[in-house]
Amino acid sequence: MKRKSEAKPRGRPPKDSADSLTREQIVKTALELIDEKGLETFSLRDAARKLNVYPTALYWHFAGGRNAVLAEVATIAFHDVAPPFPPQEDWRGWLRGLLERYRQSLQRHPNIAPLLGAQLVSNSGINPLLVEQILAALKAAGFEAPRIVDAYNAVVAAMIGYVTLELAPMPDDDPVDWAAELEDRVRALPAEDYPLLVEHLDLLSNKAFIVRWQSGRVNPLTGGFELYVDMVIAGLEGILSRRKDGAAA
Amino acid sequence: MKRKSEAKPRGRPPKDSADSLTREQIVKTALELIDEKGLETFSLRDAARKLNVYPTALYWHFAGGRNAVLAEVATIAFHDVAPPFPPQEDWRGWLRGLLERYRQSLQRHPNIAPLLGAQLVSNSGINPLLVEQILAALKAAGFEAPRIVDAYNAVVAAMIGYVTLELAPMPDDDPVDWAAELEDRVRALPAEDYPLLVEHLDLLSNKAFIVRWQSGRVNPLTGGFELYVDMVIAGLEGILSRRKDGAAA
DNA sequence: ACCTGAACACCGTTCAAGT
DNA sequence: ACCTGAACACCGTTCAAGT
Repeated sequence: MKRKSEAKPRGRPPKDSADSLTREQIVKTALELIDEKGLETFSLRDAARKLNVYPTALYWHFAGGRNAVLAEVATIAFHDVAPPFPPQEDWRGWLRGLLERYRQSLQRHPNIAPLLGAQLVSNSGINPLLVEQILAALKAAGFEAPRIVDAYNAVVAAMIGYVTLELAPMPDDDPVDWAAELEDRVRALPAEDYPLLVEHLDLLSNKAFIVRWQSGRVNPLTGGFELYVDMVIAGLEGILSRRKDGAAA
Repeated sequence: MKRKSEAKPRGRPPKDSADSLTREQIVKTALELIDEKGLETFSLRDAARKLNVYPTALYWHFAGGRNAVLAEVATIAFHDVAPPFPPQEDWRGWLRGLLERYRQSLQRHPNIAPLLGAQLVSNSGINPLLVEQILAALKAAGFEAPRIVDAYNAVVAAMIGYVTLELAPMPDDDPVDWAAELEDRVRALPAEDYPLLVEHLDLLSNKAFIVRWQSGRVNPLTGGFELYVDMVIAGLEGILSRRKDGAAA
């Protein structure tokens, strides 16, 4: 069946065994390529090569072109984030689980993080059930009619925010030189001007935002994430209890 | 002074009056182009055209190419974020001010948000003074040696997270159709499956993450941001007081 | 319906050559 | 030192044509 007539990837792509291209195949190989090489490097033409079709063939299945494919790719990453049950027992535990699951899902496909955190296209792919569940959790927590929307926005931003930053990709051209140069600059900071920074340099180096030269993909910032989750939940509790006490905002 | 000899942008770029190209000029026009047309659309060749030089001329000033230019562009946005004074009076007020100033700075250059929130290149541009100040604030709040790093990471993620998501750009090809389609899908959601979502639909529509079809650039989500800031500060307070009370973590 | 094939208008970047 | 100029190896997308 497979008539592989000399690997000549630049010439004409020979039709393989598979009967016909599907949307699922396209999205799948797109995600594979993104996982391998990153989001910026990903191209429709690469995907087409891998699928043994002409680039223009993809436009029949995705009239929206590249962005349409990426929107569907974003959907995949959200498959397992959708929380299992309505939060009847404890909104705190449910919320903590949500943030942790989101991070775990993105850790499986870290190169997709910029898509969800910094592009509106991803919205199209997100399950509305997630919205519903978060609203339910916040209602259970005690938020009401107009303010629950603000709380919702705060929670969604919290869910996506840390992970987006943590998994931000390094520059794709010369990551090695870039890392070395940045590290040198940090190590050369004078203690007079930056006393705390220099004092905690070993704790901070490559383990703290801004003062790091590796992506969270290879170098996760887990301690910070755990405190962050505690902070979010304790923060919502604080806001709610202040309301109950009747303290003016 | 300005000898504008017929706008002929595609042909040979005539040398203008200015003596010689500088790094500052390049970064400035790069930021202008990004402000106008967005980050994805920005190209070195466009910048070169606007500067009346050949694209390759930019490589003499920025050997790192496009990424090097973007790193410097990111620096600009951080000029006014550096907080004015060491936090001696109240770490709460200082932190609130920091988050607000960060948002305001980015609102002036919203198209740069993905750069700071979802790309490590931006690190190179950030003032280490910012790191020092945040550490000082957290120390004043009561955080100590190893844990202060976690708190630092949580705070930086909080500072950048909301704004990155809020200012995420829409798809650049067909924003109108995309928005219309998304809105229709949201309005068609069945109330049986999404009771809370449908109940609060008017409050949520285009005013909440995921359920929106405009970028925060034209449609800011301010209420959510304010609650978010309260949440962050109350959360840190909660974590600190728990420590003092001696409750096991 | 589903894909080929050619073509258009772009990119970033390298390298040599000019002055 | 600073820039031109040509060239390389790519892109996404449109549009006609095949089957």
